[in-house]
Amino acid sequence: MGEEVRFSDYDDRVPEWELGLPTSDELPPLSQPLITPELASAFSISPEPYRTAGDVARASEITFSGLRGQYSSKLVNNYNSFDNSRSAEFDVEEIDADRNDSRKAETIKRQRLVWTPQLHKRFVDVVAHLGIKNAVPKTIMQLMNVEGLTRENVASHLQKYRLYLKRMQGGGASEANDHLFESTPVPPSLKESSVRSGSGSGSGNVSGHVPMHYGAQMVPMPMPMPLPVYGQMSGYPGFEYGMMQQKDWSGNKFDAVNSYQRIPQCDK
DNA sequence: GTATGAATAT
DNA sequence: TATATTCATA
Repeated sequence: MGEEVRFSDYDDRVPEWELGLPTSDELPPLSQPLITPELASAFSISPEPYRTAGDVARASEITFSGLRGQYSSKLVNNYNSFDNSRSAEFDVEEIDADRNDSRKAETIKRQRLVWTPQLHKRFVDVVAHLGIKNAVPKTIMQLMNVEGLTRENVASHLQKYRLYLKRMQGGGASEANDHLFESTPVPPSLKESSVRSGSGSGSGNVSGHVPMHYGAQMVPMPMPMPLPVYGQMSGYPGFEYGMMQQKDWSGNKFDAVNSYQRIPQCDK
C-alpha cells in the first residue's frame, strides 16, 4: 500500500497514447477464438469456450476495476464472481461441445439466432438501402456485417419479413403483434412501389434520396457493426451516439440487448 | 456448381 | 411462435 499511482491521473493522457493504435473495428473480437474449433481438435488442443458478450464485458470490467484499484481486494472477489457466473453459463455448452465432438468432429453447432431489435434494425436498414430488388439473403448478410450471421439466418428472417410486409400493406395495419417487426418502422422505400422517383415522400432522413442501384460495394450506410456475440463498445458509430461514451459500456445492460442468446439445444 | 425462396420441420 | 432446414428450381 505504498506509492499509489492513481489511474485517473492518466485518464486524460489515454487518447494520446491511443494514437495510431488499431481501432476496435480492426481487431479481432475478444470473444472470437484465435483458432477454429476444428483446428483445435485436430491438434488435440482443448478448445476455448465460447464467450458471450456478457463474458467479455465482465472480463473487461474486471480488468478496468483491477487497474483502478490495484491494491484493493476487489479484484479477487470480482474474479471469483466472474468465474462462477462464467462457468455456470458455460458448463452446458462445453459438455455439449464435447458430446458433439465425440460423435462427429466436424459438425459445428450453431446457436439459435435471436433477432434482437438491434439486429432487426440493422437488417431493415440494409434491406432498405438495397432496395427490394437487391435484397437477397447473401447480400443482406454481407452488408449487415455481423459476425456469425449466416445466409440461412438472413434468408429465414427475410422470408418472415416479406410476409410481414405483404400482410401489412394488404390487410389492416395492426393485426397481429409482431413485436419485433413493429419495433423498427418499415422504411418508405420498402413500401411496395419502389419506383417513385422525383418527390420522395419525406423520409425522416434529411439526406433524402438514396440512389441505390449500386451493388453491395460502396453502400455508405452500413458501418461495420460489431458482432452481437461479444462485447465491443457499441454499435453504430455515428448513429446512436458519439463514440467517446465508453462509460456506460460496461456490463449487463449491453449484453442483454445486443447479444445472441444461447439456447440449449438438444442433439438430434 | 451456388443462391434463392417457398414449404416444411423443430 | 421463432428460427432452422429442406428442396425444387433459377
